[in-house]
Amino acid sequence: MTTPPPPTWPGAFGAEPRRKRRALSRELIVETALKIVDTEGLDALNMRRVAQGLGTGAASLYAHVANKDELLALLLDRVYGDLSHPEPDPERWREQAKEYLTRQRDNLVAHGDLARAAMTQNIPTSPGALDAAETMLALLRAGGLPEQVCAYGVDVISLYVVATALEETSRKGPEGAPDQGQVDAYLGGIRSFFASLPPERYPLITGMAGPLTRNVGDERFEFGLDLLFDGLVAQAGRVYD
Amino acid sequence: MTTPPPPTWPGAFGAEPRRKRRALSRELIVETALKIVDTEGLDALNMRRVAQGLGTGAASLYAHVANKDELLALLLDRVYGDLSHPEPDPERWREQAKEYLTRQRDNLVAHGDLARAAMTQNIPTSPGALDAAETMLALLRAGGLPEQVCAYGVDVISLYVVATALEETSRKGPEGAPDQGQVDAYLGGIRSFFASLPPERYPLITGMAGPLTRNVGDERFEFGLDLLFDGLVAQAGRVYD
DNA sequence: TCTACTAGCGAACGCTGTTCGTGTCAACTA
DNA sequence: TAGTTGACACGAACAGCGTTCGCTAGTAGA
Repeated sequence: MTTPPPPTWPGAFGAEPRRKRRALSRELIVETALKIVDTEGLDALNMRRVAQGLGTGAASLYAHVANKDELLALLLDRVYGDLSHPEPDPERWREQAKEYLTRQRDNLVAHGDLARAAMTQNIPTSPGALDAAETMLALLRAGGLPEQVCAYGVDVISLYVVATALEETSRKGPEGAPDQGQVDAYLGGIRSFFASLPPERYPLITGMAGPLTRNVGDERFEFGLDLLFDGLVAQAGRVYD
Repeated sequence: MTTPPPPTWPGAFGAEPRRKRRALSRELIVETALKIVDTEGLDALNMRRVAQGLGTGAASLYAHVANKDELLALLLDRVYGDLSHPEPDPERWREQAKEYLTRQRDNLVAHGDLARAAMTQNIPTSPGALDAAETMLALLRAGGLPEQVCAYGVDVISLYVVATALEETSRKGPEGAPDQGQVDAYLGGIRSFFASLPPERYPLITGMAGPLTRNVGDERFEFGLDLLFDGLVAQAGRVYD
């Protein structure tokens, strides 16, 4: 039986600057790791590879980073931290939220399949992820939604964004931004697979192979966001003990 | 550059039964692996461990299973296959869908953190997952929703179910079903962490620590489902080229 | 009974995350 | 300026992983 450790964020919220001697530092490690994820994908990220990028050995990293999990958490926080946060305007909170979440997804997609790492850490405890959650809460509250709906809603929404980013990036090789031709080829493969299934068992999947694999710009992503916001507004009247 | 392989499902849809000699078979391997996941968690699942459970060596498994990824896919399909599928009734498609999805989630949760494996295979290609998708499509169509809304919607919904199951199971140790006390302890830890954050930077998170970590039965899960269905109905009028 | 084929399987390969013990340099003290 | 000290760097190794190789052995068909 493993009791989950209390969430902490080492060296944040009043951290002491570490004295450096030979240029190796936590920031440098994160930077190097991010470059590897961007160019070679998450699977290519291992401690030796990062160390090699810094001209040293893997063991040296452990002086600055507890383990690979912490490194991944730092990477995610670094990516989340790249976002600017809108000032909530009750008149147009929905557009603000859509714009913000779209940037959040683009930001994730821009860093290869890093979203896969975000998928496992379901509850945000890093500063960057907390900032994102705070921003979304502010936008939802600006929309006049009740507390509990905002609380539940922010969970569903951030889940959707990360999962969509993951879906987007897993449709291609691990290198850089998703190439439209590659995505089309992948989805085309899925489409013909769906269409080739036995129609007597899967009448709807075979019949709807086209709509199921439709990929027109951000339409799919925006559909999900509109769906979520409409749903949230519809749930606004719900009461909780 | 890695072109994704065309989706196949080895030995399904008209498969030939494999002749067995010493009792080792694909089904036995899947069964043993599932037992390990159930009792020791997904992280404890490795080829040597499965082989040991069958009184043999890891190499023997590769005669029946291409690799670990295929084994995971088989596990998931096995779990999805445990579900019975409702006959869509246009009068109560929503209740049917909620009931079906709840069973689907319970089914996943019952098998430890296997949901984590489901998270990465985003597009269903196994018979069991295809059955689930077909069922959901039928229910949504019974609700009178347009084709494209159903197509996009089934994606979002199955994503939500898997992610929720994952969230549920990752809140505890890897053994068996989630224990209420353990979940409460975990969420209590998160709650005090949220409450202990600097209020000037995170006024909403600190102020809403309670609602954010609320966990009353299936309320959270059902909230998400209601939200999704309300959103789908609201999107019903949308037109696509 | 003999032969051919195939599933079973021990051993090994290359990879991973992580730790240990030692080396080494920078900064403080006298 | 010379000596000391302690934190950092790092090569080497460990334990574990997925997977492959090539031999063994048992069964089905002639």
